[in-house]
Amino acid sequence: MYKALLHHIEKIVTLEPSEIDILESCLSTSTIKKKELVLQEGQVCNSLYFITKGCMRQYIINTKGTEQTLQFGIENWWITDYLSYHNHIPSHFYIQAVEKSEVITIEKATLEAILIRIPKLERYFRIIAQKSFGAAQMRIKFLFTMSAEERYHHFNDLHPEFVQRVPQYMLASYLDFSAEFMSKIRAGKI
Amino acid sequence: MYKALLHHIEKIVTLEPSEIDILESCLSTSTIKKKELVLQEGQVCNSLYFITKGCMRQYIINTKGTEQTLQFGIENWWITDYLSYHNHIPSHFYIQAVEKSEVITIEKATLEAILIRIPKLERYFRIIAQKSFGAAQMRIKFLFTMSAEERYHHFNDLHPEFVQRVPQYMLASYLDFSAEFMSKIRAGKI
DNA sequence: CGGTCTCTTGACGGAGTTCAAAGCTAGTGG
DNA sequence: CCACTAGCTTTGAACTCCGTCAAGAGACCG
Repeated sequence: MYKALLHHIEKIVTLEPSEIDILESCLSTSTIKKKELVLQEGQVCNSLYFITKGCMRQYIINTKGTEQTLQFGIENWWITDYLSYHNHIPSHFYIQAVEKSEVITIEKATLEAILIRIPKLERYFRIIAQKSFGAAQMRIKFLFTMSAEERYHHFNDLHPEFVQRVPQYMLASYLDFSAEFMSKIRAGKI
Repeated sequence: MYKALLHHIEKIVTLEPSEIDILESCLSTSTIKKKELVLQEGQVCNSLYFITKGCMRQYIINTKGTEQTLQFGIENWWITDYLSYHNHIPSHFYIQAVEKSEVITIEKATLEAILIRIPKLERYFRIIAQKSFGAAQMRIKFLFTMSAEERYHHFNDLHPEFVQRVPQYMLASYLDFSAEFMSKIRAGKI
């Protein structure tokens, strides 16, 4: 069932029934097990992933060998490495399921074909990408202007339900501080 | 003269002569004086800016009252606040000319009209936005994984000519450390 | 249950900040 | 075209936020 994606698209562009048929005939869903990877560092990213259920994350392994989360994605979010996707270069990132998830995968060749048959979707993907870029800029702003403790409280206020969903060490790395420090913030020892 | 923009577009989509006419009739260039702002915090961002000459930057003023640069843009780059642009909300950012610059400004209403007359351009702007988002993700990666000194050398290696062009305190804030610390790195005192 | 993840706590250390003051540089007006 | 001033850069000392390490306590899954 592709309702979630169709609904997401229809908030931005209106599709004809025939276009919905074309689109649906090109899509497929898959279930990703917890901790399973859909992209690894060094691989070229050849797909876009739309999350219909669960939670995914994009992470790197830093020089100390620790995983560091750059981005989370939940229901109704797209996740991918656009730089690897567009330039056919090895990705710097891993993309992994944080919990058991369901995603709609669109491979590059399929997407190119869909975009030619339904040019309207160019608009949809343009707006998604522009908003994602805007969100990334805000993320950089928060990383720049807030202390570790402020980032934690800010994120907690904005996404209280989400904090329950992911292991604390992943959230700590996303907010760019150590798991130990997060523990101290939560205990009010700062 | 819109050659730079047309050339930039034609690297991604091919325009008919008639489409070029339409596009050109909708564009206008303007000169931005050094230090002049095209967007201020609190204002709704209603335009995209394509830089044909010079250098612009997007910055914020942090809680200590210091300017912090989030992004630079030079010739053939787009600069704007997409979040403010799409959601009609007050911007968190300033956009300013670092040096005397020339930009092609496209206002939102104009762009919407152009995109309806030349749907091909949706594709152009999609790809631009996706690549920008990818670049922002890489930026976050570098901020996460490198020390201040490594960020400086990395940037210096990648954009040696650019370092000459902007004041050091702007570059220091872009790389997320203090101007004093940058001075020490350059002097080799670290 | 047993072992492997995950979270907590405290001691110590270091990368980078802040503050203050002096030295430079470049733009501007006379 | 020079002099003056505001803005930019450098330096050093003191400080601080947060990381690292190590060890123990939970918690969750097979």
